[in-house]
Amino acid sequence: MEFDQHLPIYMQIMHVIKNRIVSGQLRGGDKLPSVRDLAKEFKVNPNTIQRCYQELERENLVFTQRGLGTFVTEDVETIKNLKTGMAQELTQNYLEQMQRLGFTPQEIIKLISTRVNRRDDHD
Amino acid sequence: MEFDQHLPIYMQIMHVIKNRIVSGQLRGGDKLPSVRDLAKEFKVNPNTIQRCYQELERENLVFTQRGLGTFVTEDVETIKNLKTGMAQELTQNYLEQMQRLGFTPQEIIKLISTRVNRRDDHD
Amino acid sequence: MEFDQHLPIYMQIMHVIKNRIVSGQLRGGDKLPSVRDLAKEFKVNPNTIQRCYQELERENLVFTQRGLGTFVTEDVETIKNLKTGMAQELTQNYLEQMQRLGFTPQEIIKLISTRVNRRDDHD
Amino acid sequence: MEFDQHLPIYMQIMHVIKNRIVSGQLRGGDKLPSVRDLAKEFKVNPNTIQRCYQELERENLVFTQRGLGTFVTEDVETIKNLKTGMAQELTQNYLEQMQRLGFTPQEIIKLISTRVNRRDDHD
DNA sequence: GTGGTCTAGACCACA
DNA sequence: GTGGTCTAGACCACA
Repeated sequence: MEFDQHLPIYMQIMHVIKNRIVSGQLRGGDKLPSVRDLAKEFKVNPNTIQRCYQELERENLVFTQRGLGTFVTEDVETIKNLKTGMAQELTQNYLEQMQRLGFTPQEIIKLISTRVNRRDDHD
Repeated sequence: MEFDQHLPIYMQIMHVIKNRIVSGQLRGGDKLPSVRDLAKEFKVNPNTIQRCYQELERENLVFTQRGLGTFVTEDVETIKNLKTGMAQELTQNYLEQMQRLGFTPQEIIKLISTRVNRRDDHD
Repeated sequence: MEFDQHLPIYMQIMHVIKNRIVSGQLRGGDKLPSVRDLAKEFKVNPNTIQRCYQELERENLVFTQRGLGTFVTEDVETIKNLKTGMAQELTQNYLEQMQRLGFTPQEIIKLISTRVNRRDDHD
Repeated sequence: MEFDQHLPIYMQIMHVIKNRIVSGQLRGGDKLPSVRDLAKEFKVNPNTIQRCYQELERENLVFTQRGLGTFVTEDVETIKNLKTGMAQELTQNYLEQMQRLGFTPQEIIKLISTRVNRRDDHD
């Protein structure tokens, strides 16, 4: 068992940015905040943001233009893949944990249906 | 933004034990490992386990008998409530994260149905 | 027979603080001494005071604000309940011990009436 | 503040015996248990009982006859004084604690009357 | 051996 | 400075 498993900060920030991209807060072609600005927003060393942008670029989610900044990819397909990938990871984790609690697939789908419908009604 | 999600160790261990209870690995009346043994298993100070067991007792999930040990509650209702409570928390978190990714309730339920069914086929 | 009545220190200190609250030395909203200060006052380890404050919080007699301190509840009803609860415990113990000495209820009430009246005269 | 105020064991045992005398479990002239027997009953060193009997004799509550044992005084007056003395000590402590909680003499007598009467009804 | 309490002292987040 | 958690290690009562 490990109890200090928390992800490196740069990965946590990558995750936040991916969320913003997938949810449409950041759209294809949008400029990301400057390394310094984002470092301030997250109260984090600029190097950490730098690393974060590097990794995002490696995943083709952003690209940088010397002297201009870092931008969200305009490749719709990449973003779409990101979205489905993240959704599947979330869903897989969720299902695994529910089954570990002893819920059968049928029970899970029933439970989630009622909750989703309830949200439909109220929100 | 918060980058130190670090739940206290004693709570993480509480969570592990709750999982064991809910999943049936630990059944009503079963003896939990001794404070010292579990401390070794988790490579943690006995006081931390002590705190963990105390909190579990406060939640009526276990009871202790001086000089004998700590035991899982025999109250089926309490365990049942724990199970539904944990399931609802997992489900709520899952739904929130999915909606933050931009999935509508309909999309979520569709995605989860297909995955659950796939599991049905393969497992 | 039990000759080690030794109530845990943290409970004894809880009792002291409850007395201060009930008697009005500490009023709703008042800040309690810091964990470290009270530890010095009682010549006791800060952890012991920590435990004490935690239990008091669990009984809703105090609340803590991270980084600011621990404060007496402002809920008048809670304090009132505490007061009557403590009074009843004291009274019950007193009556039990008197009856163990062989005093009948009538004798007890007579004895206490005369003493209380004497106090009335002199104080 | 002192937190390990517990009375010496021999005094605690004196108190128990005084209770037995005052309540009539032990009557004037009755033989007390032998030092050894009482030591067993209280799981205590015989020396402790010896000390206890000595002090009780100093207070004229018991007398010893070489080779026969220790006996409760036959002086009715002494026992009566013991009884009233113990009752007054209990009562005084009770009243002090109640007043420290902020109860007025009138409130105390009212509270105790209702409790005593309730006992009258039910016991 | 079992849990319960306590000390001494560290490090943390929050303000 | 404030409370919160944790370690290392001690001693206790109960069985």
